[in-house]
Amino acid sequence: MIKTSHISERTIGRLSLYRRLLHQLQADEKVNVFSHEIAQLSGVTAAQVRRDLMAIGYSGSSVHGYDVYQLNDSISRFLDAPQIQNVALVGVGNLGQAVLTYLSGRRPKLSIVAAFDKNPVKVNRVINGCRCYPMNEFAAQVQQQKIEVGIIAVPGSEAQAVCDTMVASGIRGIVNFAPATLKTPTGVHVEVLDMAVSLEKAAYFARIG
Amino acid sequence: MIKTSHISERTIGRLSLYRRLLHQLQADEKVNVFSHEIAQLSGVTAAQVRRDLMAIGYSGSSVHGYDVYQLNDSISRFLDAPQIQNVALVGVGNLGQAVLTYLSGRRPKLSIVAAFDKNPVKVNRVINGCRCYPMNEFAAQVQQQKIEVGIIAVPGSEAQAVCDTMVASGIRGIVNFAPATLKTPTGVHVEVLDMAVSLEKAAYFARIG
DNA sequence: TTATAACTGTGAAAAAAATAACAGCGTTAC
DNA sequence: GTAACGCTGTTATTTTTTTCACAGTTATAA
Ligand SMILES: NC(=O)c1ccc[n+]([C@@H]2O[C@H](COP(=O)([O-])OP(=O)(O)OC[C@H]3O[C@@H](n4cnc5c(N)ncnc54)[C@H](O)[C@@H]3O)[C@@H](O)[C@H]2O)c1
Ligand SMILES: NC(=O)c1ccc[n+]([C@@H]2O[C@H](COP(=O)([O-])OP(=O)(O)OC[C@H]3O[C@@H](n4cnc5c(N)ncnc54)[C@H](O)[C@@H]3O)[C@@H](O)[C@H]2O)c1
Repeated sequence: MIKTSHISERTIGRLSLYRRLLHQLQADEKVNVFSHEIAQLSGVTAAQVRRDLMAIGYSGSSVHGYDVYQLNDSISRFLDAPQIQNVALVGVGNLGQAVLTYLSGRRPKLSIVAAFDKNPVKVNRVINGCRCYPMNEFAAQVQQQKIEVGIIAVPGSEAQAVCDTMVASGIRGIVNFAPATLKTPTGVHVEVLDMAVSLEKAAYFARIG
Repeated sequence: MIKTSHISERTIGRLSLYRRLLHQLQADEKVNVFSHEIAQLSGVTAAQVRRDLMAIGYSGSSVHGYDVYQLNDSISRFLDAPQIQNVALVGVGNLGQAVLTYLSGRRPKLSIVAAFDKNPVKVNRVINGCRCYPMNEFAAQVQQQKIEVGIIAVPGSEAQAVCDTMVASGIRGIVNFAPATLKTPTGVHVEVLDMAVSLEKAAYFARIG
């Protein structure tokens, strides 16, 4: 039986945050860091930080706190796949192109290796160093390039269909920008980035506090 | 003493989701809807839906469920300000322009009435029907146009400074796209839309399940 | 050496969120 | 008329997440 010491989604998100911050600290040549410093920089409590780090089994010292380099490394070993994970983007519109630009060459371990669109005008061009394929080549490219993660940036009305294509092609991690609730079989994870909802929340709390 | 029957952030987010879905149902001329239908469409449980609706004090009927129009209306009265809430966007780059296009004319109650950038090339032009101002006019425009919500789409290194400007100008609801944890005084709400974190989470769960 | 100090790791407690459970209620079927 | 049905509103329960609190640890200083 595999010991799946379950780590919550929340914790994964925070670990990603901590890592980004540690990267910055490393650039600043900081060698050690305390839980309360990480907490301060990431907007959580020190206890939360310690608990999250406990989850990945990294131990610090009571005097020097955590070694920035080692902690960074530990989180990376935990979060990242041993090899590169390839990503596909579907929907090369306004947002899709911004995302392509943004991610282009930024993360070594997670790179968008193929874009897809149903619009023939966009297809078979290279945009920000990324080739744009027609949708009917989706499954083949996913298999060929071992793509594991999908980003959906098509209109809401098309999102479920695109999602289904992704799932059918074996993708099990999806980032969804479209204003649509996707239905997926268990085992497929969807990260929701819903701007409309976020804006409404911000507006609500701007009023209510 | 004001009876602030506290409604959780989570619930606010779901209400926004339900409303979007009800809007669609209305377009489909559906008159009534049951909690389990809303649940199904929004990916939560029926009990959760009923609990959320309880929070805003809307009651349905045990036979016909909820009246689509009325529920929509109830949620809107709860979520929306009585009058329009104006929004400012800071950072008219790739993402900022996509956001401008996306929101342009889409929501009557929440419209971006001003964009800001520090790049002189972008300033004093109209982009998607929205005027782009230089940053030094920020406070004045916020006051003049009664802007209550801000969207941050500048590089991470600039985000805190922009945030501080927003807070100083009286903005109390912020949507942040930058990969930075913002520090704000209590009473200011920040909605985080962190693509880097979401992508890493999706990649992690694509592997781990 | 021994006290002091500041931190970590973690069990225990608290808080928050989600789920389950069910009484009550119109409607329909008979 | 009344029994059965399928839903809501809400209370109770469970689960998840966060925070608290403190024993244990290691450097430092007296
Ligand atoms: N633009 C933004 O800033 C923004 C912000 C938040 C959310 N969104 C959401 O992101 C999505 C994309 O927004 P956008 O502004 O880039 O829209 P867009 O219209 O500019 O681009 C959509 C692209 O998807 C392509 N497409 C449509 N259906 C497709 C399909 N079935 N298969 C493959 N490609 C398809 C279109 O050809 C087009 O290139 C939308 O769901 C939108 O609601 C956008
Ligand atoms: N492009 C994307 O798809 C994407 C996705 C996720 C997150 N982000 C984040 O969103 C932010 C914007 O991304 P982008 O791709 O649009 O970048 P960009 O470089 O294209 O645009 C940034 C804009 O902000 C302006 N700017 C910089 N500093 C400023 C300041 N202090 N005040 C006012 N304006 C300022 C610049 O002049 C530029 O126009 C970044 O933080 C990025 O990490 C972008």
